[in-house]
Amino acid sequence: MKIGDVAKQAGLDVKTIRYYENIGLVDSPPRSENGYRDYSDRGVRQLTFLRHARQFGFSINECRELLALWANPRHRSSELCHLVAEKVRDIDVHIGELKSMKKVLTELLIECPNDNDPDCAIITKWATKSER
Amino acid sequence: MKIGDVAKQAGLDVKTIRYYENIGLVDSPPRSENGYRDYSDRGVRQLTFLRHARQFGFSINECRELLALWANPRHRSSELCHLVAEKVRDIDVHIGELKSMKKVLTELLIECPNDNDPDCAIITKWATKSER
DNA sequence: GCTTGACCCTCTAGCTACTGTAAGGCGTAC
DNA sequence: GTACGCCTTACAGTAGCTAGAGGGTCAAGC
Repeated sequence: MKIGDVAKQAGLDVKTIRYYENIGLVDSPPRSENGYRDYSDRGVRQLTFLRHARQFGFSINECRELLALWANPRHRSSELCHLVAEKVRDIDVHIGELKSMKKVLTELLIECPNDNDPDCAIITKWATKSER
Repeated sequence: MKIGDVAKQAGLDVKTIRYYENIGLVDSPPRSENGYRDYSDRGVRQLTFLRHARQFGFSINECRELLALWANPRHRSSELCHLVAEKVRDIDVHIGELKSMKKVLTELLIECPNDNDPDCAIITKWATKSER
């Protein structure tokens, strides 16, 4: 299968697939006579797996770990579950940060006159050292 | 005031301050005889403002807009409020995305045996085309 | 007078995860 | 034969810093 078809199947951009190959994230597929990449089913599955992992917030380096487990027929389910559980915790932390950002900004908006005057709580508060 | 002191006051790294100057985000301060940057109170306030804006998720380019308003004595409070309100909406969208990621991952964890077996819902699901 | 250490300076390269562009070759349909 | 889409490589650019090289400045202590 050629790279364009793989891209459609896996839901990735052609450029992205070549990039993943370049950085050694996925195996280089064999080439046909004309030099085109010729993907096996396994290659397509690998890239599809990758798309999902990236979509769920795993970094390229985390994906390397995931792919290593994926490729190892003796991997244990708990290893993968562990990595996924960790990612869920990361996401929770991130959500918490965003929520507190939102809270502070919302409070500022309430204090602000929101009119034609130049006076603005945001301007004055942010220009001084305070934490909010 | 020298850059190191400014860094402490504004809560930024020395390197970051020089970087902001390099990309034209903040004004270049005058230099003392020995070539050191010599910051005015206004410069310190500008950088402190920036730290807050960055902390609350405004991109460098958004910060350019914010700083332009900040520097303009005839700015209207509503202009700044508008940008902040927009940012709050961005944050909300981001939180929503993270929550849906978390949901899918959590459901996968429940389905997974989490034991010593190589069978794993994550492995098989992610290697196929489906959206989850 | 000399050393030490904490500052300051510029410049370059690296990070993540792509995306865009240039310049060209291949494959097929009209 | 030519138009068009797909394929190839290679290099540059994006955001927002961060690290490092290689050097200058300044004040204190011996």
